Amino acid sequence: MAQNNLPKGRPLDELDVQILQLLQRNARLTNREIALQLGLSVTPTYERIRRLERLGYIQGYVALLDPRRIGQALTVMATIRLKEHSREYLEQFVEQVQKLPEVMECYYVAGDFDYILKVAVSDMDAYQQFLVKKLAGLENIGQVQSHFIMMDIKKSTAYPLDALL
Amino acid sequence: MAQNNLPKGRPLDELDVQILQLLQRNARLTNREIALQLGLSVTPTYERIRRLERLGYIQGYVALLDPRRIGQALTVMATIRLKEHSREYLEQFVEQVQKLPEVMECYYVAGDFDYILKVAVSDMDAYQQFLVKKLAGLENIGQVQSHFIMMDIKKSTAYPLDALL
DNA sequence: GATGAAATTAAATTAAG
DNA sequence: CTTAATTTAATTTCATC
Repeated sequence: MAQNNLPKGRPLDELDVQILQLLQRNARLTNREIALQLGLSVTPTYERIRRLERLGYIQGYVALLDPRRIGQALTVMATIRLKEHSREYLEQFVEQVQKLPEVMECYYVAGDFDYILKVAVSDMDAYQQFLVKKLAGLENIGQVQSHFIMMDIKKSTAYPLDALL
Repeated sequence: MAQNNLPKGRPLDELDVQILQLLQRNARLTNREIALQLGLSVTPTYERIRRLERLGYIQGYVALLDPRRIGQALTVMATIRLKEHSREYLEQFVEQVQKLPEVMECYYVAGDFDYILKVAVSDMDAYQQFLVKKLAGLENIGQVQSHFIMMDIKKSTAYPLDALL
């Protein structure tokens, strides 16, 4: 009998983690290439990947674009404080911010402000428009602080999985 | 002469932008599926995608993982102020921070602090360790403020390309 | 020159042992 | 798990507009 069949609730084994590490960096590796690196054959590799997808470890596959090439050269981290923190206001804010295409990420955080937004726009002018016409237009917005990104020091979508090995 | 061959410096045409939008959301669409949505046949679709890759519009393809499933349930946005801003110190900080696997993103920003880091760890204890043993150990660190993410309101790797259409 | 149909090659997926 | 068969997609070729 096999002892490498991964039951639903169990932690991942080393081969699974290796697969995740590889696919986090390059999702276009073929099953054959991945199998080679794992020292497995193609079929078990293929089945492990499908299981990782099915169980939700892998949420999806995306293409990453170069923001400068597509005219989204300016990224801004905006911190927001709301005026009031009633449930109703919080839900309203969430709903509205999800609709704004310029907002790529939005996190509700603990600390001296309520939300952190990552906003992608073409230039300072577009950000100004975003701020005045969209963000400031939302109800219940208190202070907004804008932090313009001057340089990307590190930018990765890959989680560190070393701890799992 | 052709006017749909995309020279290096020229802006993208509408079909290119549509391709980028589709692949930003789902990189596993087949050429056939993309072609169908564009109203093209497979060959020109295929060639456009390869050109977008070659010219650097598409930087790569990655799998996105569910952080909770892989035991990276805690994400922290840390803002950092350095003590000194000499060229030497800045370069040293950059070099060291790039080596830390917990740091998924690091931006040099304008404003009342110098860097924003996105740090992924398993739990509060691991963050504590990271802070004390790694971040605080770097030379030249001034104040660090940690903002613990309570909820992901929106989280996307897709840039808004509506402006290009 | 770009296009789409068809041929080829390679990969994904399934089936059998 | 492995190997082999099958299906599907990627890639190339080519005749055509």
